[in-house]
Amino acid sequence: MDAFCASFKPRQVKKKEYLLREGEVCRFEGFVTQGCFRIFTTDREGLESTLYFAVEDWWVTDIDSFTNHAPAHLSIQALEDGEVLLIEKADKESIYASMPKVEKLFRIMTQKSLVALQRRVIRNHTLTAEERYLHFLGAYPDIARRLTNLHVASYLGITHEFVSKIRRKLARK
Amino acid sequence: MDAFCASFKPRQVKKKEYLLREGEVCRFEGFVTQGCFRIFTTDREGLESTLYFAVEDWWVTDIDSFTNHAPAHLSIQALEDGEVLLIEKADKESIYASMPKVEKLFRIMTQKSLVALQRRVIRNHTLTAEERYLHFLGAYPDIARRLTNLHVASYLGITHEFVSKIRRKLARK
DNA sequence: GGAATTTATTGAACTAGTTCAAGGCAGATC
DNA sequence: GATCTGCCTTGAACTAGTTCAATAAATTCC
Repeated sequence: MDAFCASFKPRQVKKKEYLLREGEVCRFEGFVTQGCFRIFTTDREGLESTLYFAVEDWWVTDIDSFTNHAPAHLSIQALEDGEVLLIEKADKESIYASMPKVEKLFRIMTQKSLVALQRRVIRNHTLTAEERYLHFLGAYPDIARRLTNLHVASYLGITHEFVSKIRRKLARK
Repeated sequence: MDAFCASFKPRQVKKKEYLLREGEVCRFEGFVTQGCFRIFTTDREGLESTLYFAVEDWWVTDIDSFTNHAPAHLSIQALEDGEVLLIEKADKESIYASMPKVEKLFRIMTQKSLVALQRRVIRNHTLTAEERYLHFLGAYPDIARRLTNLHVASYLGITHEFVSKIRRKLARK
């Protein structure tokens, strides 16, 4: 356990600072101890689409880039001042080799992320924007409070103007 | 390797047969050796939404239900006569325990599924229905050929009428 | 503390995709 | 060979969500 923890190096980040930019190779996997991050992509028209937000106790990385040394499709930006614990690929590999339980742990974590994402795909297909907005507030009230409408909109896949209209409608009830 | 393979039991399935129905506990993980399957959910209004299709060499399961013995959110149905190799949870656990390389293999497979699903979420946010339709045809031409418009529509999250309109538009070009 | 920038709200005009209903075609079934 | 069932197509009317533009409110910055 000590050996495992010793592989992580803390890094302080300022609001708006990028941990990773699209196109770079992602050389770390990060555990958030403080702050709030957005993990997103930018398409050719410059439109941003948020994959997820990470707050305390969440992980941040572009797994594909990290495991395959490929240019990242994702960017990771701090929305607040914060701190992450970073582990490098070589260290992670050697931990996997010496501690199979850690590999099991990460397999299970990845599986949970997969299930969560499967449900999100289904929600995107079956729910209206308003229902998805309410689901997001219900599922992550603590995160939602820390975000602007702009970020919520790019997570839900709608415009921020429409988020505004949804809020007005809900407020009138 | 032999021990690993011996844990899988073949099962023949007829077209339209269900391997799993929403609400049941999923007691297997299946490897498709022949045929084509749809993995989908049904919402309260009876609208079906397809999570993915599995053909030869793909896996079928409701991971969440399988790993946690929880009622499945997903149904799995054969779209053609086919065959799957099924493994049960106890056998899989004992393989994980005795063969760490298999656990690594499944971790990597799960990671790849996660990356694929992340990209799908992004595509759903940034592409139009027509662009998603074309992407699907380009990415899985062999699968697309075996499906009805109805199934493609429920994968893309649009109506089958609209798939029809997209096709007409593309044909006129 | 005020200027500058970013974010939120609102409305009017628009469009991508839906809904409903009808008709045509093809393959299975007897 | 007729009938049935499921699938595909089409059109007209509709709606959820967008776009654009303008204004208000809140934060950031010096």
